[in-house]
Amino acid sequence: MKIMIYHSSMQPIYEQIVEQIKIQVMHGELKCGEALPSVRALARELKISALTVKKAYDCLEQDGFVLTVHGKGSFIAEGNRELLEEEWKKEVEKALAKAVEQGRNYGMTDAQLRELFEIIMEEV
Amino acid sequence: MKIMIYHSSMQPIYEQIVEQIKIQVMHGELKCGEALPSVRALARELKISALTVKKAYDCLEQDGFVLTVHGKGSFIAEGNRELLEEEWKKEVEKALAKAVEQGRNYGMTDAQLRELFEIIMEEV
Amino acid sequence: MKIMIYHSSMQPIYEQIVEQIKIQVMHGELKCGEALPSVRALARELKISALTVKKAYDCLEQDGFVLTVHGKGSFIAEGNRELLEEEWKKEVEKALAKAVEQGRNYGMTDAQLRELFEIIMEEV
Amino acid sequence: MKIMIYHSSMQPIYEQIVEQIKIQVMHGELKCGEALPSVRALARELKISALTVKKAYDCLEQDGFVLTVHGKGSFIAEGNRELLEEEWKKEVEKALAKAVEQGRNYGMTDAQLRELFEIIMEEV
DNA sequence: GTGGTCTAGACCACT
DNA sequence: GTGGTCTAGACCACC
Repeated sequence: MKIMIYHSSMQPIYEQIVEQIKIQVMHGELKCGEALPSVRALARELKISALTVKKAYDCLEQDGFVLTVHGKGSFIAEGNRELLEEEWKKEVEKALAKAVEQGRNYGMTDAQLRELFEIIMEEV
Repeated sequence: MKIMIYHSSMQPIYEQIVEQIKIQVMHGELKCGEALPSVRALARELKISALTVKKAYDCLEQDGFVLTVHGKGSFIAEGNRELLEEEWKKEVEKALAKAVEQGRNYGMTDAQLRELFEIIMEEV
Repeated sequence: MKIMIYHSSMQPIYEQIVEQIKIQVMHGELKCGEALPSVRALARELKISALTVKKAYDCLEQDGFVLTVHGKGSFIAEGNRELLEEEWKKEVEKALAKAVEQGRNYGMTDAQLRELFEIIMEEV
Repeated sequence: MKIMIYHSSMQPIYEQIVEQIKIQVMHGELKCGEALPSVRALARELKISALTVKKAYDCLEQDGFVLTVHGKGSFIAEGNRELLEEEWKKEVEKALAKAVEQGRNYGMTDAQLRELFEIIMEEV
């Protein structure tokens, strides 16, 4: 499993881990039932504290994406892709709505917003 | 000057103040040279710590939107609307780009993104 | 606020704190909006690590019983008594059902179970 | 011998084994002197580690319900039914007492507790 | 002052 | 080996 940590980011390390694992589940790179690296192994690999990894796994379990079995390890939970899709769709919607609201606050016309959106669609 | 503080928001109070003052400058409700309330007066009005208001004014001054004259008070700086416009445009662009990137990560097609964008343009 | 910690208990310290605070909310000893002791203060008082107290407060916030405001402290959340009542009722029901099931497994008759229950009702 | 393991249960696997063997002794499905499956055989059957089965048998032996003879295997010990009955009775009593205490903590009246108990007696 | 995050160890129970 | 909990420090951002 590939996880990239940016220590300089303002985003907490444990959130970075949570997010990247969620993305990998969405993309099918991590499949249901598959084992995650052990807390200690991932901590060693990323050169961070085991507690930080554990906090990430706890978040994932709390959200129902991961199932942790004492003494055995942590595993991708069953059938969460629909849930994840819904969650993600709402986030995209929220992000777009926030951007549009900001643009309106700043005084942009609808035409300007649409133009900017199209430019971004091509660039990104 | 009207400032609304949401203590329950995740956004720091000082940022809420900075943002609302910037919006009021953009909308022309605050004009160049106009005096801002004193740090202590605004703190009393909003029932928050004077240090928090001071931090907000410091941010505004650092960005060049406000000019503080020792012993006299803080005033809206001259000719910042163009600067502000640029800054804001970049923020909207960044917000839109982030939303689009999230959508792509989640696997949305361009058509789906455009549809969602249009829905939001009409709703917001 | 009175919290009793039993280091010798098998129950984690943070759970002991969570439980006792929930009980005090139920009994009205802690009222909506009331401030909890700061993480560090309670840690000092109970002579445990601040992280342990924080974990307890995190659990309470996650369940919606407490609202934490950055830089200000943690407070009892509004209107959770009905939620708490429901939660608690289910727990009692579960505990009773488990006890009855155990008794049946062991071969006790309904009469024996009722007799035992009455004895306990008078003793406890 | 039939043992059902629930990996998703919060109860340790070795305790699940101990409990189910005790129940089968109580119900007379396992009789005094009868041989238990070998540690390795049961481990293979349940697809768990032999160490886990060993721990379960150790617990049973420590409590005096099972007698392990080196090189021959493990056997149900003689005359433990009375002991088992007593132990079980205490467990049921403890479980009931805990439930009643929880109910009292939550503020339930004796009448409410009795009503709930009767409902559960009929349902379970 | 407050909470939010992180570290580098430790001990325990379960597999 | 695994995860679950705990300690005693640290630095940061916010009030």
